[in-house]
Amino acid sequence: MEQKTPKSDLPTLEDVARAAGVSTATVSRTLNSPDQVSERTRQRVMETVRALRYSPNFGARALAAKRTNTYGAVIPTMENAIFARGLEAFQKVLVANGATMLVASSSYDPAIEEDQIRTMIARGADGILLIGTERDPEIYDFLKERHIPVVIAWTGTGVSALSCVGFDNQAAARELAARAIGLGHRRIAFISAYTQNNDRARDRVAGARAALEAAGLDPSLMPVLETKYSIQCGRDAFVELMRESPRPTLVMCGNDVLAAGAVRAAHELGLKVPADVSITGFDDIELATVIQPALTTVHVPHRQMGGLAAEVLLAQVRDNSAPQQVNLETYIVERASLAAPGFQPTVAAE
Amino acid sequence: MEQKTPKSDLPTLEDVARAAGVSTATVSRTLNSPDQVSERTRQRVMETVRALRYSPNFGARALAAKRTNTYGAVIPTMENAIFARGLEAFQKVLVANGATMLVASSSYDPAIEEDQIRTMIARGADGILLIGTERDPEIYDFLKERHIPVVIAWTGTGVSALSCVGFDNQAAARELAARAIGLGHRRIAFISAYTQNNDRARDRVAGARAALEAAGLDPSLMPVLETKYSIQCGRDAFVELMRESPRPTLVMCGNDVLAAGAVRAAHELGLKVPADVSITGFDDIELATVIQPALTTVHVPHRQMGGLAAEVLLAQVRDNSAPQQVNLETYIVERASLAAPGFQPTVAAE
DNA sequence: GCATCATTTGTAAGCGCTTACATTTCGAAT
DNA sequence: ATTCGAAATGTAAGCGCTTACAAATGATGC
Repeated sequence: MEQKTPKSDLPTLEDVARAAGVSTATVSRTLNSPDQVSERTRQRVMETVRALRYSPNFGARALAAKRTNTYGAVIPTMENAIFARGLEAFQKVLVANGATMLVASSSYDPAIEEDQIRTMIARGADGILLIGTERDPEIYDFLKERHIPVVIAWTGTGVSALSCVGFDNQAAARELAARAIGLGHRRIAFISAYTQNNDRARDRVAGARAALEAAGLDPSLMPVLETKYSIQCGRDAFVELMRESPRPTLVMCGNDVLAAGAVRAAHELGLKVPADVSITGFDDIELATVIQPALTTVHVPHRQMGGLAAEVLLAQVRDNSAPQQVNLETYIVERASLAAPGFQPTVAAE
Repeated sequence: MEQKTPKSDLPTLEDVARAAGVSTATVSRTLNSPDQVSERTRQRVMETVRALRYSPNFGARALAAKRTNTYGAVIPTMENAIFARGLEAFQKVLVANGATMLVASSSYDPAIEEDQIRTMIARGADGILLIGTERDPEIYDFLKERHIPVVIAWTGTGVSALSCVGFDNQAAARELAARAIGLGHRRIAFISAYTQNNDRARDRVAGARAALEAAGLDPSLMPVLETKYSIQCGRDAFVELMRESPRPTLVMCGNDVLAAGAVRAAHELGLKVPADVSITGFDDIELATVIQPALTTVHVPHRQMGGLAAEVLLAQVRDNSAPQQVNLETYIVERASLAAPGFQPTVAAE
């Protein structure tokens, strides 16, 4: 029953060699280090390769060369635009370098993540992209033991001895909060993604707290609601926060998706943004520009991060270069959702 | 310089065999078909496997077994929420079945896509997920020749002899257009994604035309603007359409992202939606619910589609089952962006 | 106790490629 | 011409696994 339809016999290196009248070694060299082969031979071999539609067998190559040219990416979810965007960039750089990407998403579950990291290694990934630093130290040992290059993205402060390409979540959030405080906000609330196993989320909350503290306010008074990553959840959280009295004048959100939910909830509650309540996001995804009012948020260079992560990883594998820690710049994008408390827009909000 | 840090020598099958005092064949069997091994031996072997932290070498396995348990997905882009969502589901089902997903995005470029399909095959993908039917017939021959199971998603009418899991883009668009016509719309314009190499986009436009025709209107009078997949592009296209005189009373968009851009453009032009102009989307992504007014659109079961695609593909590979054509249901989600022309909402639109 | 057959295990031949090493070829210098 | 070294090519030994086949073991019925 099985194997009824074997993957019909593809041409092998040997077939090519025979057809071109050379040895398999020469064909292999033509493909892998063309400069070691004479011009004439190379042309003849390449012609044969094309004629036979030859394409090397991945398994055999991996087995013999101990390299797979495959890189793994283990991300929390693909449904989040920011990871999708970063991944796309990561992949592009990989492909441009003749490598392939293996993807797995862990649904924010550490156990699944660990499993998938192991799977990637078993598949012979030459390097791995991980999001955030927070995970069982045992995993890092495992990776180190096997000399697998790793790059950690979305977070600036890396695990020592590992590459990372990220940004300072905390500083960015602090700056945004500081600006809001400068505008006069005192009662600030925060809607965050779950902070467990998520250093990015935690750092953003910590940034807001730090700004409060720096302004002489008590950070422990800031209500923080943790919830899942979805518009609906942002909405629910906002509704809950608005039940407090006195109401916060600013609701900071850990990401733009939650902020979009918050804005929507504000509409539903009949609150004007930013006149009645200000709302801020984080990430600066397209969504931030399309809602009313457009979101004041922190711009994060997701694409750049993904691309750079690939480059750092490739450099480590190919040139055996040392791990690098790259910190990218973020900046605040001022749009319409943050204003001084009680602010009346000059043009009807509508 | 190279290979300075070889991936330290992992234990091999042979190491396990030696440590457990059995032959490599027995270890292999213990791992792959445990029921062929006696209870006692199995336990001893498994223990050794754990003790040595053995994990089989993927390349060797692929080479010997001619199966990789790897499935490729070649999609136009990961940055599109609908594909991301489908992919995530596809992956989940794969992982649940012990398989791994290889991803590549083609940026809607047929040449790149072809390249990536070949790469997937070279990597030994056991099966492949493709989006839409439109591509060089040669690719299909190539795939057939190699007996690689393929599943085509996002499109209902498959290439004969290939599995597909999709829906009827044309019928869905027709239904939506018919409803709008029923509401009194006569001057309808369409903003579409580029239709070249994109049967989904083309079918959606065709659906609108079919509805027009069915209502006794001339479909060739419907202005159709093609553009890229982005909010900004939707916006620009809408602005351009509004220059026409008389203006259309309804702008149908090929997807929600374009529609979001259109809604935004309407705001900027001072047009009320749907009072001055109605706008519809397609896909029903979260974005559709968060903009003002919320989008009337076609709901597409993306997640279900991805999961089903994986199942169909797995069935073909594992049980050698015949290709299946699955057509999923879509339905219209009525929200606020479509109303009769000139409609005055009872509650102030604001 | 022995033949018979099913179950379990071992033997060993590849799978298709890379690469160290050996050999041949070729051009330049003598 | 002859010599020599570099460049080009060939030879063949694995890489770590699966699996057809052979051999051994154990259970069963007579």
